[in-house]
Amino acid sequence: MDTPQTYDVTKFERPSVTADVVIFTVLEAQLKVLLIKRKKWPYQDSWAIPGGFIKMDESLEESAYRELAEETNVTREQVYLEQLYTFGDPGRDPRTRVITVAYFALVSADQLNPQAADDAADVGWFSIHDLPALAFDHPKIVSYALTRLRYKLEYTAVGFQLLPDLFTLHELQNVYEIVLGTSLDKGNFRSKLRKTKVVEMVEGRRDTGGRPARLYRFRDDAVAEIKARRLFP
Amino acid sequence: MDTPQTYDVTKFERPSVTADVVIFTVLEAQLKVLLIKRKKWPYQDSWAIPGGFIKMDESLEESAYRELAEETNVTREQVYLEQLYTFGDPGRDPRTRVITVAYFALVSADQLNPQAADDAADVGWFSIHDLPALAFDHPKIVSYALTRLRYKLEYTAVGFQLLPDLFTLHELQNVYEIVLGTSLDKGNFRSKLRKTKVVEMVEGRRDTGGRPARLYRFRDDAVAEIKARRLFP
DNA sequence: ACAAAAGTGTTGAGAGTACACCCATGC
DNA sequence: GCATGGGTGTACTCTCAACACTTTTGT
Repeated sequence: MDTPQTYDVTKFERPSVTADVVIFTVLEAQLKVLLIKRKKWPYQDSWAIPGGFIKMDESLEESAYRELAEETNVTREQVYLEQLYTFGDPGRDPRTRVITVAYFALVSADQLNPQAADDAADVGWFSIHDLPALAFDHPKIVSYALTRLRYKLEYTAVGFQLLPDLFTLHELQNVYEIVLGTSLDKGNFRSKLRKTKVVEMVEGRRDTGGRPARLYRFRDDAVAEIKARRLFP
Repeated sequence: MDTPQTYDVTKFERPSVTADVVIFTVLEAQLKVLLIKRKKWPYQDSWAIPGGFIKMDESLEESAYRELAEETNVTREQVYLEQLYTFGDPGRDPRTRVITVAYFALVSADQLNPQAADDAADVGWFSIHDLPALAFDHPKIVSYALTRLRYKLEYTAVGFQLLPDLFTLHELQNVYEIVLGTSLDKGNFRSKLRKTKVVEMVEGRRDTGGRPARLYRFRDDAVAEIKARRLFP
């Protein structure tokens, strides 16, 4: 991590380091991102993803959880959080050299308080297809997060983090279709789900206008990851 | 990246930031990592992966390339470099708070100068199966890099970066077997290679003790990534 | 001729995909 | 009954994986 030579670690000029979080949820049949409005220069009145400076005694992940909690009041158990990428080009912040460790998070819409955080006007959920102009290099960060989310959805079981504890299979399929932006075959979706044994049926049904739907729950002991198909055998 | 509130960006205490690089190559039929011996406290005389402080006017990637060049004198065109993960737990360095942006690199053994860098005694290639005690949290970083390398090898074409420009299919299969730690079926390996069209035959043969082997080259225009198998259809 | 390594083909099992069909409820 | 959405099954295609076989060189 540092050179083995005789450098004094204190004599180097140090950059600022922040943790930024791209927070996703599915709301109103759309994949949405949480944005906050900046009040100061630079990029005053632009929208930005939440973030803040890393404290000297907290880990990067703790820092990201703290940012997450400040804007959404969700706890660690209610959220999926994963380090995304570290962005640090000189000049990405006009004030000084700022390196940001970006995270992405998945929260279920039912866990969000209707009145999130402080001033509701300055915090909002935006559809991924209709984003406002974003501050700094945040467009790149959001775009990267979306790519990673779609990718992860295809070979792991993180999609359940976007749903309440109990859900119907149709709701689950909807989440997948919304995030991936494709339509899926009902029969195949369900048969594969049965084979992988990642969900279990629970008591109770949900009224939907036709035949009532069974409720399901994610199985914690489920194998949540599938072996990737190999390019070479 | 920063909070939109009224913080003065200059008033926060700043951590040190370094770039560390896990450099892989295949040498003597083994997957090896480049390590350097530390000369100073802390972890004096321990082995460590190369790294150094980020300069205020260079990007993270430039910093990683610089570290790479200092130890191996390979150029950007001769190497595959990818950001791995950012490690920043408080206490990972006893001197001060140091956050490291870790990269991993793949170089072909034929591109390495026999006499690498300065003192040969303090730089060495170590088999992944026989590593010495490492400084800081470098065991975790190397282990993470290895996982990522194996994973990438299965669904992208980065494996070619560990071979010379021209190679036989047997040599290619060997690299895959060494890195993945498994044995592969010759017939299936070749038929899949034919289908994906990532390599092309070139003139010339190589003597090997039996029937001479055809030489191949990686096709730059090849589709280097395969679609992941979906957990849900 | 035989050993050694290169290189190709075959075959059965299982996954992926498209689609048709039946079931339970409200009106 | 019939509209609506829930839920299952089938049949075809393609990939995966194991294995047998042929070809070309040196000695």
